[in-house]
Amino acid sequence: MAEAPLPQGGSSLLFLTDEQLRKGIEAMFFAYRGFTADPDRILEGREMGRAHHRAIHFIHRSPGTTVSNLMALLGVTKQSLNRVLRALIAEGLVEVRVGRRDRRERNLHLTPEGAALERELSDAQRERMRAAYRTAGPVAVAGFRQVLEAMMDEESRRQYEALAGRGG
Amino acid sequence: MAEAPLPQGGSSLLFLTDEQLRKGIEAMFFAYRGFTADPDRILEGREMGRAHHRAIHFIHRSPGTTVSNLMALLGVTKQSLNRVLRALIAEGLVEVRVGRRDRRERNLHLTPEGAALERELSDAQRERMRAAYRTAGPVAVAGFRQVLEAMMDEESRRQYEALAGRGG
DNA sequence: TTGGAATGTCAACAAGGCTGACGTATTGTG
DNA sequence: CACAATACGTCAGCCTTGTTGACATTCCAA
Repeated sequence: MAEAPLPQGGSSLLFLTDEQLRKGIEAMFFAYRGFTADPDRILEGREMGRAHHRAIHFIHRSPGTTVSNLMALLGVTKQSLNRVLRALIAEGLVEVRVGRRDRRERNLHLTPEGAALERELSDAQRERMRAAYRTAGPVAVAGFRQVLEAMMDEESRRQYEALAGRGG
Repeated sequence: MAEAPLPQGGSSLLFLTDEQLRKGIEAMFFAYRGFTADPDRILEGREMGRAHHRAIHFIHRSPGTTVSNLMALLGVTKQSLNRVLRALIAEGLVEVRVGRRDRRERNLHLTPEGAALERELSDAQRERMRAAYRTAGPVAVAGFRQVLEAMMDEESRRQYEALAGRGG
């Protein structure tokens, strides 16, 4: 592997030591726990879990999305996704419409009840995010996003960017 | 809460918009998938999963730790942890010693085989982390860590800092 | 010494992943 | 038109990893 020329005689590479990397790994672990804590708590009482939250989030983000699209986004099988969707439909949170152009497809939408739950969940998660962002400041936030994006798989990054392009 | 004086008349608060927060949430989701992908792949063949990885990581980090300590660190019940430990012990990856002062306690250590697996797992995870860090650069990395730390629960932050204080 | 608290083990169950197989519409193609 | 491919749903069965309940052991303090 060819190394890029080092600024300041290489001392700036201290942030790549195993020790620093290990800290980053542990920070991801503990932070992700906090990241999911609030929605988990909200869904606990409703006989639903993280899987339902993810489905709701992406249906909200991409109204009218199809089952296979959602499948790819969540990285789960259709059988697994189907179980979750069946529950959401039974609870009246998600509505299914037969595709207009291709009637094999099923377009997924949140019902008003589903949208209300989505708002409750994302409000909670955004509130924690906002607090963290405010504490860390804009420069830190930019770095946060850069590192996360560099950590994604190719496939995930494409999906992430496709979503990001849509809403902002 | 008292706000620090804003540079540039408050326009810097644009990084706290719902849109920016949502991007951060989605970045966490996709990045965490990448974060766990490599160890998951390695463990796949060995009839083990993410739970085993986490246990191995923290036993490596805190040799001689007890079951209840590990329990608190991982945020799971002792019964859940016990199943994982039983498998690791059966595979000869973890060694259990009865506590010297308190014989109710079990002190956990990695065997040489366990340490070898730990190295394989953490090498893979560190490699991805290193690539991400290198791409993003030291300033971004500092921000990344700041935001993650601010996102943790109180309890998690204490645990994270206790670990960090030990090794670095 | 005895009862409560702490520590850890075993058993059984649930959520939510997975694969495989199959049925049914619907679409597109030779 | 016939037929293959696509999109989706479902059933059955398995695995991992969480949960609670019940219980054994050990320590400590009244």
